[in-house]
Amino acid sequence: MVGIDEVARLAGVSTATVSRALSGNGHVSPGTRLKVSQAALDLGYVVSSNASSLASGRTKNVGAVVPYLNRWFFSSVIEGAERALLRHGYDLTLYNLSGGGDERRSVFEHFLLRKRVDAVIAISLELTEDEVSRLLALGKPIVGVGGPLAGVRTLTIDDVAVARLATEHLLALGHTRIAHVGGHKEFDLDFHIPTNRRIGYEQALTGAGVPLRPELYQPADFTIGGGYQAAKQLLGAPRDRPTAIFAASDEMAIGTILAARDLGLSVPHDVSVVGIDDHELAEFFGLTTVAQFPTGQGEKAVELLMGVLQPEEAQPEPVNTALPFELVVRSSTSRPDPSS
Amino acid sequence: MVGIDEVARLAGVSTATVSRALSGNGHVSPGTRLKVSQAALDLGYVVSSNASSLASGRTKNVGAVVPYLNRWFFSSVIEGAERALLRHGYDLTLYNLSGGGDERRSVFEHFLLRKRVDAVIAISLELTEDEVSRLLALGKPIVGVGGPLAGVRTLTIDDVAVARLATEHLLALGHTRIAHVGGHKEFDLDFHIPTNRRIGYEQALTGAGVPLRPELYQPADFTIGGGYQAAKQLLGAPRDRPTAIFAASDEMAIGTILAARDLGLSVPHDVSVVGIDDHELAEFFGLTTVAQFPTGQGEKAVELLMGVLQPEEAQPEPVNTALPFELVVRSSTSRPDPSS
DNA sequence: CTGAAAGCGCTAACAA
DNA sequence: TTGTTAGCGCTTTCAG
Repeated sequence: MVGIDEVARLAGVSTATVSRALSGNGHVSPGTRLKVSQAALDLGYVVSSNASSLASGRTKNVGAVVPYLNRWFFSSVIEGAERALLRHGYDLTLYNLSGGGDERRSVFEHFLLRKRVDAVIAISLELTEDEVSRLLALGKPIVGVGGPLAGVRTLTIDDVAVARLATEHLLALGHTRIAHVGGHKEFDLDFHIPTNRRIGYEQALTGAGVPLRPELYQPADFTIGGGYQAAKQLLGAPRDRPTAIFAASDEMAIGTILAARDLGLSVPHDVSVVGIDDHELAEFFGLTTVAQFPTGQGEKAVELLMGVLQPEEAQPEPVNTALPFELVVRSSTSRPDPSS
Repeated sequence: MVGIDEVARLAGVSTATVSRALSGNGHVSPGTRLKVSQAALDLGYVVSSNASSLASGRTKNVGAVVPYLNRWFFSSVIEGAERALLRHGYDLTLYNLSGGGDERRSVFEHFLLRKRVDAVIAISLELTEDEVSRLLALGKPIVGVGGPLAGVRTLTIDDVAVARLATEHLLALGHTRIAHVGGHKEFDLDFHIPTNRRIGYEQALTGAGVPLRPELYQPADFTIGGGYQAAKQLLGAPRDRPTAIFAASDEMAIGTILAARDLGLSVPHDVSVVGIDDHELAEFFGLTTVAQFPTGQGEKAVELLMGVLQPEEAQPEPVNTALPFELVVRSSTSRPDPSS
């Protein structure tokens, strides 16, 4: 293992100069810098991140905490974050909480506190006040993705506005019997996403003077299978079948499309379907949806963090940044069939 | 930040004893151990992993390198590995190569060599000899998942046997016009998975005395959309339509089911479909498949690594471990319709 | 079984 | 701009 002193010897300078030349901290003359980098290259020298971290207090590593890894949204955010971190010369250490409550405690108690990370990205995770304050007390900045977090810089989409947009798209096409496949209460724990999306749906209807009808609401579990079941309930109604369904996620919307097909209904002729996400499968199913951009969210989270970790220019970022979203119209929505 | 010396003072012992008591390396009397752990608990002490790594040479961190994160198989393997590592007190640092060739070099040149990881798990990645030998020269064990790797301990499923099993299931049901949706050549680069699965398919047919027919083969890209296209080609044939399709992945099999439906064919009555993976969507679609167990693969990779990193008892593991697989019969396969 | 002390490899004052 | 040097917080011989 070639160390910094070998490089120093080969370049004919001191180890301090090597450190400065390679890290970019402190002034080094261009000539020396060149000599040093050449020597480092020749020897295949790579800094020991441990020694560096110990001496400097910076680890060049951030921890990303997710509730699940195995779902499109989370893995996309991580993918975006990882790519952005790599560009900045940072590593990403992954903490997946899907194992259960005990794992969560262990992650916070031991892993994140081991001085191994400079910062934490919490994805769709409602950290407790205790968790937040302990991290902040250690001087580790936190960025939350997917929901507002007290005392933490966060990135969120405006779920109410997103749902309103989706619903208004259906209203604008002329639908009035618009059903909603939402999320079960248990998915409301972190950030009330199902509730907010339902509120947006209701706002849109009310704004258009369309009365709310409780029988046009069905909760599900954010999966294709769950959406399928919920949609069957909705579409199986013997009378006043909805002409359009707004699902709170693309996976549930896809389940809805499949349910419609199985009932012999054609999409969008008999029923229009709109989702939220722009999931990787949305295009295949021709699903109209409101896109959010998870890899972009991951990247943005990293940029926020870098602003704090490398405060070259003080950027007083707002506490909660609203993320972009966009209606993507495909073939699952159309005007309602006038004969129905 | 409370350090080891504070703990030592509170417990009335030396820092060396604290280190020994907390790490379990070296003998400490039960009484002392108790005093020390209590003191550590009281003070909320957590070791600095950097200082520890620097002094000991062990990082308690492993790097996992994946070509994509955003796909069911990879994220499942990672999830399994992460959980297993957590149990052993290790962290997982993620390196995602989906960005392109340049990223790959940068990961190997800088990140993995920074002395930040004790070992590497390479998932479905054909490392070059140079990459392997550099890692090994640094004393970092490697475990490969998903394909054999020269000089590396690997975990693989026997793709030929898996494909044979799937095909034999169809043969046993009485099918003879069995088509295969395989993988494009470009997916053959890492480990020849498409080729091996095709070989298994052909072995099964040949073994049953069924002649191979080139028109019953269609390559695709391992996605639902790709499987859909390929299956349409196969099922749209005006005569001698296959009565069964074996797809080299569940996603392609699901595409096949959807294609059949769109052509007005019923599964399994008109056409049986079998895949490989036991993807999370397989159950919803009633897909018969050969399950591989990616989270188990991740866990197993970790166990192998721990055997090398903590060689309590020398376990001469074989170089390439075959992984379990299992036929899961659902509702997408049945006997062929005698009238067809 | 426990303590003293020498580093692990690098960074950051401080001087020059 | 560069060199000298004192740690960063822990582990691990080596003694006792």
